Amino acid sequence: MRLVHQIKVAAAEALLQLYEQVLKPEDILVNATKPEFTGDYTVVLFAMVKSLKTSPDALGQALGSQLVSQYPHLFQSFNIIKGFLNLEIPDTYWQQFVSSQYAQSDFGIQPNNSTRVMVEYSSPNTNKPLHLGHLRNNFLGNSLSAILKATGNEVIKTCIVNDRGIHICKSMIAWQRFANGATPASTHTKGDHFVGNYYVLFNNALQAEIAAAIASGQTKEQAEKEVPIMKAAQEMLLEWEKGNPEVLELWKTMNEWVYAGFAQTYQRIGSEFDKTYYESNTYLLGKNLVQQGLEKKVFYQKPDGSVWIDLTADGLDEKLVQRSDGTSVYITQDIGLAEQKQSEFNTSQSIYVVGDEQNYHFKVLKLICEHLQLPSAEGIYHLSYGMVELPTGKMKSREGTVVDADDLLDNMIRIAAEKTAELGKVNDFTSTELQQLNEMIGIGALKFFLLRVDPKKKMLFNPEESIDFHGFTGPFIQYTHARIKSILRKTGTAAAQVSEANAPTEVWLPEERELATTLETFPTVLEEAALQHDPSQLAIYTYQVAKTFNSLYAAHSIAGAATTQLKIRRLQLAELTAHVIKTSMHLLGIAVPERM
RNA sequence: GGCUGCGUAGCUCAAUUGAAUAGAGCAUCUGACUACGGAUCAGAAGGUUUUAGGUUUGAAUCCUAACGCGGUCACCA
Repeated sequence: MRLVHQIKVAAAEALLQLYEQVLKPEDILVNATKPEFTGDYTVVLFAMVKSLKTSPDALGQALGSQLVSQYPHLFQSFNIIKGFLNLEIPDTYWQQFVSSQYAQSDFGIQPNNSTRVMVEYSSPNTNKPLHLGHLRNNFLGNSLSAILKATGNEVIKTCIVNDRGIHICKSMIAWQRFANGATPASTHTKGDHFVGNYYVLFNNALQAEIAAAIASGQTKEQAEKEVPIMKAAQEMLLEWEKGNPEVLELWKTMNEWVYAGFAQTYQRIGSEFDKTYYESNTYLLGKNLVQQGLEKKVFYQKPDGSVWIDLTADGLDEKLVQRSDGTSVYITQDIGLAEQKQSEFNTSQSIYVVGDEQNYHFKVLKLICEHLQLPSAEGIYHLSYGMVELPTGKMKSREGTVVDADDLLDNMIRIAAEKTAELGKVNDFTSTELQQLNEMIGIGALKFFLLRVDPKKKMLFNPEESIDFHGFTGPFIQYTHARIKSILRKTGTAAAQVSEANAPTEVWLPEERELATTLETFPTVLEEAALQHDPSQLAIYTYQVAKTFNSLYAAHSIAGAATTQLKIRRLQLAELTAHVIKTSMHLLGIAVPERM
């Protein structure tokens, strides 16, 4: 049982004995003691004073003495400052914790509890390469999946590829007109970039035609719709829907190019999926649900044949679910897909990692599923994350202000390589090992940078300043891990030491206690990260662990500890630290090196 | 305009969901290996938490209003 919880339970029992008041352990507020005070954990007394009809000071005295006398294995002393009861955990507790956990490879990881959850993330369009925003999405989705798995869930990772629609037709038209038969292979271009280039060419040509049309007297609205190249794209979409074999062939070819490009990027950032859905297969889903909705009178039909749902009672608007021409819209497809996923995998939760610009959409999606009383309704959870913004504002692909994912990754790895070469600590590495190390560091830095921020919040990326490798960063943590491993290589592990019989037990130093306290909370932090769907909590925690270890390391020698007993204790602490760092970083999708 | 989110050190982010003197990193300044890896450590400086009211023993956090910045309100996805 976790220490904080033990403290709460003990406090609740003590209060029952003292005041005959029943308090639930989870209602007792217990914090880590601030470093400027003596103690490890603190009970906040104010909240309980009223119901117990006593003063904070009297309550603190009574509770403190009761705890120390009744639970000597948990509390060795207490002090009260301004309504806060600070409790000191005995050395024996920390000794027991560290020596029992340091060799456990599954510390903090929970066994499978047979609940099944689905995480949908990434969800790219096939008309352009991935950018920085997709990276935040991928890192979040991937990390969240790992966290949920580590807390006992069976996780199914899915991706819905938006492989059809007018935007792909635009790339196709441009390719037909301008490519002259060029392919990714013939131009030595990564497939997704290759197709993305034609999307840009289309838009350039479109702008030129619009300008010409306006010059010859058309209104802007008219021009945007009726210009020949736009017409061509729309006609192509119709042909695609009719199943024109030539169009389908080109569509398939160009999508394959894109997938080959995506595969490379996914491979590099470690994104993989158990199930990939393609919108070309799912875009007709939901049609039968419209019929069902009409029968249940959840939907209604307007005279022009379009179908709507009235959500004004839920504080929202009326929402279209089927066009007057009988085709289905985005939300209807999503309802259909939600049902398909549910029947296919029967998950208790279905998490969508999608940007916060779609908050309204997912609110509506869940509401409609609820109104239709679909099995998928309850499990729908939108993990809404904020946009990555540039100093100039939001990224806009049409204005060319996107930060390309591949470029950014290359850049990060290049900086890591420069730094590695400069420090010269791994000159004996083969070129393959070097490459792996630099990818680990460069991509690790980027992942940590994007994951350390609360997902819900928008964040800023400044391309002018490269991402840091010092301080609150991935490489800082990787370095701490590599350094511990180095010590263990030289000194030997804790288990390899020969302990002296009957040696006097050394008192735990503040730095040792702080590290042990921090390490002990790992399972709790992991649980909380899973509960909140928030990898940033784990990122912040891991940094805290590394920092705390570094302070201990700088102040006290491990290899040169005064006694073998002390050396063993510090080695155990070091090993547990390395282990927690490795596990935790792994849950963020970041690998840690033995040397760097 | 309606709905919705945000506003914390020069910059990027925290704050255990209402608790002690609001914490980290970067940048700036000072110091530290003849002990285990200096991508490190120790320290200094930096704040009227946008503003004005309110609730509370206690507010960055809750309520009201104002100001500022996003998002969204398609028979696009």
